[in-house]
Amino acid sequence: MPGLTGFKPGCKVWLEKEGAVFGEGLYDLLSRIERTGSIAAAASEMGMSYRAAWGKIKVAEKRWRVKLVFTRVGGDAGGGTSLTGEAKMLMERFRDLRDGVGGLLGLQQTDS
Amino acid sequence: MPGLTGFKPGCKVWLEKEGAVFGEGLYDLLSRIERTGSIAAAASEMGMSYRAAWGKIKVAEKRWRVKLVFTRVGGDAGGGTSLTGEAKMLMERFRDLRDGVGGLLGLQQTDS
DNA sequence: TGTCGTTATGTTAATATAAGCATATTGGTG
DNA sequence: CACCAATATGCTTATATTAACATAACGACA
Repeated sequence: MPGLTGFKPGCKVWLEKEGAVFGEGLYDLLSRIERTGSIAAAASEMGMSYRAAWGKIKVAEKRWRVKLVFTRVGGDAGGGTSLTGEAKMLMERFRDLRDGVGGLLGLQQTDS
Repeated sequence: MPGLTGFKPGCKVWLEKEGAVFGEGLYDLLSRIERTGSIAAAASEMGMSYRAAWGKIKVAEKRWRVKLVFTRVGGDAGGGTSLTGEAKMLMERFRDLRDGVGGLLGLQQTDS
C-alpha cells in the first residue's frame, strides 16, 4: 500500500464558547503584540497585513464580547497597543490546553 | 468579564501524510458505507449529496494514493460499495487516535 | 506646522470550498 | 427489452474566507 506508511497524527485545539473561538492564530498574534507593543509590528512579523490582524482582533472581541487590547493612536511612536487582562487570561488558558495535549501525546501543533 | 466564563476546550484530530488528511468526516462516511453497502445510502444518511460523497472519496484516494472502496455498478440492487483493507486500516488508526485523545482529556470531538 | 508611524475602517478583488444540476452507464430482474 | 437503483463525472452556481487597496485621523516632536 503506497500511501499508508509513515503517516502521522495531526491535532488542533482551541477554546470556544457560543461560536467564539480562540486558537493558535489569535494566540500567536496577541503574544507578538504583547512583546512588540504594536499591532502593525506583530502583523509584519507574521507576514500578514495590519488590516487582517486588526480584523481578527475586532471579530474576536465582538464574538467573545470582551475587550482584548488597549490601543493608543498618535504620539511619538505613532501609537501602540497592549493587552487587556482578559486577553492574557485567554492566552494562559489556551497555552495550558495546547501544551497539555501536545506534551501528553507528543504531537506537533498544526495551525491553519 | 461577560464572555469569559464557561468556555470549553475544542479539539480535532486527524491522520496526515504529505498533504493527505483523514479526519472525522471521511471516517464517518466510510463507516456508513461499510454498514449500508452503498455510497448513496451513506450520503443520504449524512444529509449530503451522492456527488459530494463520491467526490470526497475520490480526492482522498488521489491524495493518499490508495484505493479506499470497491464499487459495483448495475445489478439487482443497482450497485454497491464495500471498503478496501486500506480504508479499514486508516479507520482503525483514526479511531485509536480520536478515542485516545478524547478519552484521555474528556473532550468532545468537533468535526467540520 | 509638517512629518512620521500607528491605529481605524470601508470597499473591492481574488481564492477556496461547498452545493447543486444534469446526464450517462451498468447489469440483474420481471 | 424496459426498468430500476446505484455508480460515475462534468459543469455551473453559491457562499465563505482571505487578501489587497485606499484613506482618514491622531498626537508627540523637530
